Amino acid sequence: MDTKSPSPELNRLTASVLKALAHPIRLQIVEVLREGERCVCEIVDSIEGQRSNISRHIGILMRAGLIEGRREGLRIFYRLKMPCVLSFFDCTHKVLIQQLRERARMLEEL
Amino acid sequence: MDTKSPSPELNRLTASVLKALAHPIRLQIVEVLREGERCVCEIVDSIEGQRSNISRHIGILMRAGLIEGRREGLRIFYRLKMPCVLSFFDCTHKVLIQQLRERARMLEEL
DNA sequence: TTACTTTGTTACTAAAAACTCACATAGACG
DNA sequence: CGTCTATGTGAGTTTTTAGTAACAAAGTAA
Repeated sequence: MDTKSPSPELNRLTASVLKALAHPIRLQIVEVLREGERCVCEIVDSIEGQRSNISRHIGILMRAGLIEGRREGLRIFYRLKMPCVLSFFDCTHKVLIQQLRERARMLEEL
Repeated sequence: MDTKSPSPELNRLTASVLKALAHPIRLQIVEVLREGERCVCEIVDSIEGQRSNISRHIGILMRAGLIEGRREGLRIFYRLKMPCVLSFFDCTHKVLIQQLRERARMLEEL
C-alpha cells in the first residue's frame, strides 16, 4: 500500500487545467469570451499583445478543453466551453483582497 | 480611453493566485491540509519528493496567502487559510472528465 | 489560377519556474 | 554553552514556458 498522497496522478492532471488558466493573457481571453462568442480578430483587438502570441494562448486554452472554436468562412469563433471556470474568480478575488488587507496592516505596524 | 481589456492588472494578480496552486506538489499539500492542520514533517511524509523542495512549495502557497502557519516548539503547523480554493476542484474535475469523453470518442472514430 | 484575408505553426531566443545540495536559522534540552 | 531536531534559504543547474518573427494553411473571391 502506498502511504503517500492519495492521488498524485489526479493532482498532476488538475494542475494542468489550472496552469492553462494561470496566465494574464489567457485570463483576458476568458474575460472577453465571458461576454459571448468572439472571433480571433476581436480577441486580438481587445487584448494588448502580438497576434501570434495571442493565437498561441488560444491554442493552450483549446488543448486544455476550456474553450472551443467554430469556423465561419475565414474567421474562427471561440467561446467558453467550460463556463464553470468563471466561478474561480470569486475565490481568487477573496484571496487578493485578503492579501491587500494584510499588507495594509503591515504598513500600519511600522 | 483604453480600448483594450478592462482589467489587465487584475488579471495579472489573478494569474499569480492560480499559478500558486497550479502545481502537482502544491495541490497535494492542499489536499493534505484539507483534512486539517499539519506540521511540515507530516506533509513531507505524505508526499513524494525531497524535503527542501516541499518546503519551497509550502513557501509559495504561503506567499500567495493560501495557507498560514503557526509555530509550536520546533514544529510549524500549516493550515488552509482560504478554503474557498477547494471549490476549484468541482470545475477542474468536470474539465478532466470532459477531456476524457472527447478522447474516448476520438478513438471510436478510427 | 492568383491574390488576399484570417488564423495557426515552426524555429528560435529569452525568461521564469522547478529541483537539488549544501548551509543557515530557530527552538529544545542537556 | 554545545548539540540535536525541524524547517527554511542561497546558489547553481535543468526544465518549462513565454515571446517573436517568418512562414504555412485554409478559405474567399476576382
